[in-house]
Amino acid sequence: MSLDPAELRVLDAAKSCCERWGLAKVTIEDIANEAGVSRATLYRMFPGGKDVLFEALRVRELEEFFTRLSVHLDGADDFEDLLVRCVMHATHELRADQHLSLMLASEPGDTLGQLTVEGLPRIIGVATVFLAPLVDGYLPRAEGARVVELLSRLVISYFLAPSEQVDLGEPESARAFIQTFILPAFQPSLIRS
Amino acid sequence: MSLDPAELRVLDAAKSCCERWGLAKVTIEDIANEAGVSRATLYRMFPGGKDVLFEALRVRELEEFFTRLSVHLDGADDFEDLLVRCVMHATHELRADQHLSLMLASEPGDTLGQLTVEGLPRIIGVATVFLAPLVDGYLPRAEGARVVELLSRLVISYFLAPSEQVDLGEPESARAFIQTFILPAFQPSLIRS
DNA sequence: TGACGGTGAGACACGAAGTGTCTTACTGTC
DNA sequence: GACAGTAAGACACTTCGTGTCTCACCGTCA
Repeated sequence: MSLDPAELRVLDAAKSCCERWGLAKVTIEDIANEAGVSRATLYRMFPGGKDVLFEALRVRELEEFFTRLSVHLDGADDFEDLLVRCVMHATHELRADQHLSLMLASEPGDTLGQLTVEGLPRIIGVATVFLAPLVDGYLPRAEGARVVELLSRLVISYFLAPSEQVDLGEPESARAFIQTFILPAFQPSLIRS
Repeated sequence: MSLDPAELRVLDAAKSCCERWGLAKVTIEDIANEAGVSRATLYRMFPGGKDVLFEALRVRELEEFFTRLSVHLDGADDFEDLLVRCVMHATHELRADQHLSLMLASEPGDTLGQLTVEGLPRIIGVATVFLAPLVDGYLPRAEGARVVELLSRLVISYFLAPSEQVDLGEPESARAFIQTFILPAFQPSLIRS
């Protein structure tokens, strides 16, 4: 994708400026200064300005998120184990994400929007791209996409509003949840591998 | 002075907005919203807008600073002890001031200006007003003002750039410093009380 | 050496946002 | 029922951010 070190600097600058001042208060110039590039260069890299820049930042963050997540999914024993690991480590990642918690604290409206409304389709899209290869061994493509979408929505929901009943960060709780609510729906069509 | 609870709310709002976004990014409207007053009211309270408002905030912070400091100066045994307590507790106050450390971190330029250039005369002024009554017992008024000014400058300097030689937050070090550099200058005219 | 791609710096017009003032209507108090 | 203080919003004015463009500069490669 984008290997240009200057672009990475700009994205890093956008991230840290965003943490310091919030999306609403940041200007293109702030980011350009922080990144040590001129405004002209920034517009050359991200034609469209702030919107495009922050879109790119969200995509990068999302891809990093799933890259980190993938590490924990490698040795999965079976379909159930794969799903349990998915929700568990995704939950851990979310809870450990400092940038996310800063954004949720300082600008809850926009951040929630990105997690639950405008941004959700992209989250599900990226999740599907990253997780499809892993689920493919167990389920037909369309079914896999369905379960990835469902789990994405659930992980986000339980992260934002923790439940008394379920803690998707806990192995036993996550396993029980998957066994009860997810697996039954797909049982008949399961493929062993 | 100003006992109006709404004014206090506005000053508190200015302080917290300032910590969140920095002086440069805050707007009058942000502060009015945070304080729960209308913009019109805010201009009525502080005619002149942002400048006047933040001036008032600095004055309040400064007076609170010296009010807290005064608590530690009551039982001073003698002139030396008074000066030692002054520099020591002032240093402690400065080091413990979260607002100050936030401001120094997020907007070092403006904050340093307030501590060392534009704001210094006021700091010295308020320090003199607060400390003069305590020093009066030992020194003539003019001499007292001189020593208060000198110590103000020194405490700020050692706070901003700690020394290897001297730690004005430590009782022994502060005492040695006062004995070596301050008392000799005033010894001849000392008045016991 | 000269062409070339990429960059910083700055000018520019435009639009958005903040400012400071004012008027109006509302609310609670005496 | 007069009064003081306030919220809300209109208003003109100014500042600031934006997006685009031009130009000068610099290192690279031919």
